[in-house]
Amino acid sequence: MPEITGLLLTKMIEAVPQTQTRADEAFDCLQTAIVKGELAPGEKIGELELCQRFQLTRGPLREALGRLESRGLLVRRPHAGVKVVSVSTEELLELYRIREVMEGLAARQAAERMTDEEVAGLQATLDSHEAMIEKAQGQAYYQAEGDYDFHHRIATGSRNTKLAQMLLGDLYYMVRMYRYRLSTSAGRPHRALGEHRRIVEAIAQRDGELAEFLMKRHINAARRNIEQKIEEGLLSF
Amino acid sequence: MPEITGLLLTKMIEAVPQTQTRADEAFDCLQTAIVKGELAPGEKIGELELCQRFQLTRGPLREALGRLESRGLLVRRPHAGVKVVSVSTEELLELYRIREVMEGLAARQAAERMTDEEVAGLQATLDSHEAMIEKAQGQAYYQAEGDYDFHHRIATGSRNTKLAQMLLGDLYYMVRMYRYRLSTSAGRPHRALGEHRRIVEAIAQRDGELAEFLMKRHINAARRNIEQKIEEGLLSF
DNA sequence: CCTCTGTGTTTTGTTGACAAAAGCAAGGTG
DNA sequence: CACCTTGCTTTTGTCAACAAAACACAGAGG
Repeated sequence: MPEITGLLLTKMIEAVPQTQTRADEAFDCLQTAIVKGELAPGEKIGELELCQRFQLTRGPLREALGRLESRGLLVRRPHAGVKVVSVSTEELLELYRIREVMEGLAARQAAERMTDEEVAGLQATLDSHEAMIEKAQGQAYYQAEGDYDFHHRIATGSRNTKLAQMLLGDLYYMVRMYRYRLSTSAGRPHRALGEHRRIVEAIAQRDGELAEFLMKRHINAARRNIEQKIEEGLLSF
Repeated sequence: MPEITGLLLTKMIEAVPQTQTRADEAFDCLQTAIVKGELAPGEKIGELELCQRFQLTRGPLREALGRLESRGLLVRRPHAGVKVVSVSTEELLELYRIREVMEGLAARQAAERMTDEEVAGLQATLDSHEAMIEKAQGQAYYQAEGDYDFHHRIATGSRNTKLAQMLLGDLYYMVRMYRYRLSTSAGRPHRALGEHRRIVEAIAQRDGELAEFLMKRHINAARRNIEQKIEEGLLSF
């Protein structure tokens, strides 16, 4: 069909949105900076400081700041500046309570709605995670990223737009803020992988109820793991 | 203590944030306009049009637009303008699935954490709702507002900051978008009130598990109510 | 010695103008 | 006759200057 070549080319060019807009850029930069801890929680940061740091002007920055604030990563008092939100340990645990019910729902809906290809992809993901854990013995980084990947796939697989949006856009970023200073405990990666496998099995069998139950228990275990580390005094907040 | 009079006055003056900032103002205006349906879903709206409509300039407007977009009430394509999000009936029902699990959690935590005063306030709220329903026979508006009030109190009573933020800041506004064109069916206000009463009873008895169960069933019933109306073809989307 | 007040400075909020990209329409071409 | 191209218009994205509010410091008074 040579007659649609022009149209296809136009679409292909459009399909590569290299740098969207300056505000989006700023938003991404700020978000990753906050998540990676480059901007310390509770730190009061000036606008001009951010401008020269990320090489942009105040207009787009301000728009990005608004978005971050509305997502709860920043708090802003009028005429007093913005500061990175500092989440207490209690609030972190509350985050996991929310994840428990929301990801439980996601797992159930994923079991009902994922395509067979998506389920296969999920299993492949787990295989690669297993290989990573074997290879990088103890390096929790891969596990954390892999865990994120797993939950990401299930959230999108739920076919619930708003649910995925809330999980991927709000909760995960806040949780990941702590992943960077919260090393997963020794034996947990293997245990987590086993839990992931059972969840995927339930999804593959289209057993939504079981998938929900297993997912809730999985996140519950992760929460208790953190709780335990807090009691051991291994955390510095 | 006359020596602290000045301080108290300052705090009291501060405690009345008359008009915060222009961007906040714009955000509120836009949000209520969207919720009330003054800006039709799917409608493409220009910035200058909004500026003269709400009497503000493009700077603050843009910031507000960014916030709205990040909350999912608007969609924005670079250089192509913004348009109000149009939620399909399927997505509305998905919203109720999310509410089911999240408000279930909220009810459970509220049962565990609300003060006795808050529980008393909740019961008083229900009494006033009952009076309203009796008086304004069939006027669903009061019921909708009352229902919102009820769920609002439980969300804040959960003492789960992020949970309350997500419910009050994200979900409720989207749900309320439809409340304005979705009249509750005839007998439902009374039934809903009864369900509310039982939830409050469970909370008063500090039975978190029961409160969660009842809340989930309550929202489930509301969802099925909508589902039924859709099947009856009473909705125009 | 502490507290309150007043001024100066910094930082935020806002505004208007400028530049760039997308949509639209008309004309040319296969 | 249909399609692509090209230029114009509108609208969005960006920038830099202006105004206002809050913080900090210093000085005076109790």
